[in-house]
Amino acid sequence: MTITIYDVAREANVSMATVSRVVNGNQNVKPATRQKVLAVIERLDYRPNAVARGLASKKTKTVGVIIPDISNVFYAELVRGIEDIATMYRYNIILTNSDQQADKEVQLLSTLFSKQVDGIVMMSDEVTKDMLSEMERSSVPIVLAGTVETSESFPSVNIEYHDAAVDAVNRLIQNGHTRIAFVSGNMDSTIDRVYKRSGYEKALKEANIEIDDNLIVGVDNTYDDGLAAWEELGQLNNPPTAFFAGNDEIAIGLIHGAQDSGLNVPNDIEVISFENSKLARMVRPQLTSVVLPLYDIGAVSMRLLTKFMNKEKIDEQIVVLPYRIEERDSVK
Amino acid sequence: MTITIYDVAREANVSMATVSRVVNGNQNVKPATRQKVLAVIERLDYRPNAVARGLASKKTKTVGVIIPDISNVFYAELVRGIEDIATMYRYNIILTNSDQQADKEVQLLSTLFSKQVDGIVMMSDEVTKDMLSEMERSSVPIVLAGTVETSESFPSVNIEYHDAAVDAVNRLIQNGHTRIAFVSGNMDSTIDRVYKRSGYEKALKEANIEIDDNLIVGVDNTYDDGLAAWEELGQLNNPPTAFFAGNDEIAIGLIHGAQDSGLNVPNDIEVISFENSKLARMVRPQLTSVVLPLYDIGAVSMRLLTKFMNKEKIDEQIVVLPYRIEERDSVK
DNA sequence: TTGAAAGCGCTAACAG
DNA sequence: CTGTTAGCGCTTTCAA
Repeated sequence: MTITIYDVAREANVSMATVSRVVNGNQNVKPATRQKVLAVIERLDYRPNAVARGLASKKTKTVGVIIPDISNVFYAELVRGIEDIATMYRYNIILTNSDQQADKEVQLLSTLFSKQVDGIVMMSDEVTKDMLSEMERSSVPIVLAGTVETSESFPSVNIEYHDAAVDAVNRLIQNGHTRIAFVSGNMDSTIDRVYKRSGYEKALKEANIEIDDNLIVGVDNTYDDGLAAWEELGQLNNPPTAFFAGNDEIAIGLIHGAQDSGLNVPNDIEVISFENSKLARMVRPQLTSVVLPLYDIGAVSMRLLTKFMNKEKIDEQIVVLPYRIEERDSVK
Repeated sequence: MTITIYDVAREANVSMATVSRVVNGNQNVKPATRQKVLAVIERLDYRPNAVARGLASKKTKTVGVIIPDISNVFYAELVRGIEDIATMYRYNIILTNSDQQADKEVQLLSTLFSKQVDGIVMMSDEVTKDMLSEMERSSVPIVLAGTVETSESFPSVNIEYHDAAVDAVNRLIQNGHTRIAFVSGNMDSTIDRVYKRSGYEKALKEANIEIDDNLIVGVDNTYDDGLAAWEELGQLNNPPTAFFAGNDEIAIGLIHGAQDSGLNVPNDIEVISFENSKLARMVRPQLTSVVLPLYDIGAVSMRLLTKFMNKEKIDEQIVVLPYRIEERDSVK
């Protein structure tokens, strides 16, 4: 039924080893035989079976990707970066969604290992002990994309979240605000809970602004959470006049909450975000935001992974990409 | 180094067939031996090699997914639907982006076949002859998700795009508009070029409104294209007062274009969209839109694919899902 | 430059 | 209920 390397060998009067050589571009084949084999391959419409190849060579040319949720633009952008570089190096991608559940992440690692992926790119809010031990159970290279693991025992690609948060909040302080809220995403995220928050607090301290825990809200990462955070913070006796939002959806929720209350952004309220997805330009006012280069983080992670898979020399396994603030209209 | 089924068999004093049976949950194993084998598996930390299994069984438990671009919410939502059902049936997904290029789609089909996927879910703007012949080269089941192929020779999951377009345009007509523009996405898309357009024209004809080709614009699918379409149509001597947009990004571009010109939506201009992504609620005014159930289309497609892969009986291989219009604030 | 042969790790009859 | 034995389709020494 399915035609195999063996059929080609027979038809071309060569051994299967020779067919294998031409299929794999091995130079040790006489041009004439190569032509002959190629002709038969064409005629028989032969296609190598990648599974058999994977079993024999112990390389599958596929990498696993674990992210929280592909339907979120945030992660989708990252995956596109990964995929583009993967394609460039002739890898395919097995995509999996963890929904941020640690047990699911452990299980996904396990099934990816069993599928014999050559490497894994993973993004996770928090790398737990269980995950770490699962990750160490295999010698398959893993790179962490946009995720912080404090022991730094795995390669990773990130930006300086703390510094970026300091800059963002300073941008608000320099406009005279003293009541600045931090509407974080999920506080289960190491980046939000530790790095962005510490940046927020540092900026305030340096400006001698007292930290008010009422102004720190950890919700989830959606538009509705931004809306809800606005409701909550608006109730305060002394409500905030500026917001440092954990991501674009939250920022947009905050802005619409303010606008729906009849306030003007940026005249009455200022908002700075942390993401700069496509959404940032798709609102009025457009978002001023820290640029989190998700696509690049994905691309660089995948590139780094290829180096591990090819056993190339690695200069630095902890890579830190630059960030900047894109000035638009939600901050004066 | 890596531990195999053979190691387990030896340690447990059984044959590898028995180990295989317990690993695969075959009932024909005495409970006592099962326990014994399980214990050894645990002790040795054995994990089945899915590649070897795939070669032997000719089933890889992975399906291929071909979409235009994962970084577009539109497709990302679809993929999430596919992935959820795939996970439910213990399949993994190889995700590939075609960027709408026919040659790339052909090539992706080919590499997916060589990786021995058990099935494929594909979304494409237009199914070309080349693609069709590539699709027929293999007996691997393929289902088309949210894509129309006129000969209906492949299973597919869609909605009635034509009817939906009629309803959408009627919604505008019933508000008294006679200058209604159709800002389509890419006219390379069969759905846009044929179905939505014919729906648009039918609605106008039935209302005795003359079709003005100047009001039909086929751009691309992005926010910026919506903005650009506004510029173009605004130049007209007799500009449109209502818009039927091909998708949410275009609709939002149109709305912002109008607003930036000092117009009010929906009082001066009305806009109806065709998608209803998360974005629809994330603008002011919120979008009135035909609901294109992308997640469901993905989920149903994958479910249908499992039926083919399991050789279950298929009632109807052309499935048509219901649609509705979500009334919000961009239409009065 | 080419071929022979031994696996890769597992499933699936088949026999007992 | 369990074991034996062929493969699955390819890569990869090793010889020639």
